[in-house]
Amino acid sequence: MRNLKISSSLEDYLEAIAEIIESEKHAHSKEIAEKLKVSTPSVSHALQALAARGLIRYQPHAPVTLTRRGKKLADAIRHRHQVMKCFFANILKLSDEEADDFACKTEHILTEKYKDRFVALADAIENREDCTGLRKYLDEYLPTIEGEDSDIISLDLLPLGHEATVVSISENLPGIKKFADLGLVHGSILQMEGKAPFGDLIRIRVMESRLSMREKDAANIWVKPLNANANAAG
Amino acid sequence: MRNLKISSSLEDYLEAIAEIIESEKHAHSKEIAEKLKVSTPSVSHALQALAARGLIRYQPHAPVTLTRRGKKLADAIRHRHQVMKCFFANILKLSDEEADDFACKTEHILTEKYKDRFVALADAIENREDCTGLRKYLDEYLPTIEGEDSDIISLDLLPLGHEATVVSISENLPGIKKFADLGLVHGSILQMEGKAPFGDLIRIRVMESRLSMREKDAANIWVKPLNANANAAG
DNA sequence: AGCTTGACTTAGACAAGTCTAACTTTATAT
DNA sequence: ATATAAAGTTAGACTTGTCTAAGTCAAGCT
Ligand SMILES: [Mn+2]
Ligand SMILES: [Mn+2]
Ligand SMILES: [Mn+2]
Ligand SMILES: [Mn+2]
Repeated sequence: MRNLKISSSLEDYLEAIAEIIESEKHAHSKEIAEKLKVSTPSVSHALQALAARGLIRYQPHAPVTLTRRGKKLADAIRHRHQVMKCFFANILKLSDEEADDFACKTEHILTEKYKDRFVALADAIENREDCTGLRKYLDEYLPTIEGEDSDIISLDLLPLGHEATVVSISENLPGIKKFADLGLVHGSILQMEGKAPFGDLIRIRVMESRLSMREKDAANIWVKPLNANANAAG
Repeated sequence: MRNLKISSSLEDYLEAIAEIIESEKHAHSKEIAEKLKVSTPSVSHALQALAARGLIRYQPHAPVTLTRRGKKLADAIRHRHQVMKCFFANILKLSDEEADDFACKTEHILTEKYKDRFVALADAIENREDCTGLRKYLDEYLPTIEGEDSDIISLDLLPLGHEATVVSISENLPGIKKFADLGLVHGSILQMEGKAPFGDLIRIRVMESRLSMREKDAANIWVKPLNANANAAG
């Protein structure tokens, strides 16, 4: 007997295949790769895994088709996706794209039972007559909840070796003028060069200068890390 | 060095470490292993990864401690866990254990923004005065939803002559409005009346009306067969 | 001090999933 | 028919996360 449970990754491949077959009749590797934003060798690899589990019919260089089991599983996944997308869009008031993205993550951890409860909840909120007040409230209030730009951290949390842009400096920072003279101002790029393991001192590089400050003072400086690939010592 | 974003697995280790430190002061490998149900070598491996990312202080054979960054991240994860656990338990009426399990999965894909919206929704449902009816309904109805029937299929797979309830209709369905007018909506009962052997057309009966659609379009409609009579062989 | 024992780490295997580079197959255009 | 281009596969590297087996460390007990 074959395995009934497959990985999130394979679920996404299966889902993509089903959707492509539906809209274009033939599912080609390249399209799957584009849809999932992976390389074609990754697709070949996944197709072999799906074929080994009896979910698709796969012959090299021919478009894939879904077996009956594959179709059924793909439909279940797509249904979870669709149900959650509706919940996120209609109840939580996420944008269409956000709802879609988030649904495509939840679909892999959602069981039938939980899905059904989400459906029932959404259904009640949307259709019960005594919920007009709630609906109005959700409509008006939820869209105002915006996520913080959570990339921004205080300088003392910047990992060793990482670079970051200075987003803002609190005027509480002792010696702010002196630091500004050395180039530490809004918009400048700095790198965390050293952290004393016990001590309170950190060492950073800004432009051509290097400077040290107390770790707790560094909490007054907010930075946005640049894409994480700095050359790190250590 | 490393990315600021860590894997689900490392998030779980970090979460476990924070909880152990809180309840026992010292986080030992063996306890982490027991809590997460993994082997101690897996723990050693994970601890090295967390240390390399500056999230814990780790020296072989000594209990680990959280760095400031590690504590902050652990707290964020635990908060997401807690918030979702409350939602699943109090709103969706899952058991404590189910809510906990499911929360520990969702915590890894939930952003701050989405978390805040779940909180606002739960808050409104639990506390608004005009929601007593909804609360009563959820209290009585949701616990009756038990999972794992899972015989939901897309309409194109419904065998000839079989009846089914419409579970959901994707908005991708072309002509969705026209079909809705004819009675094809969530909850309606339909019967598969005909399938063209080659052609793409299927014919169904809904209420008193009969209608046809392309087979591939029918894949946008999910139905639950009424009399479990379908042949299961793949 | 030396022995015993449990905790912890290291070493090495493996599976999944991704990539790039290089190759093969199929389709298209002379 | 042959050359070229596109699509697809294979090979092999790398990362993450898990395991078992085999060691090392440290603490407590003779
Ligand atoms: Mn999806
Ligand atoms: Mn997905
Ligand atoms: Mn958790
Ligand atoms: Mn978790």
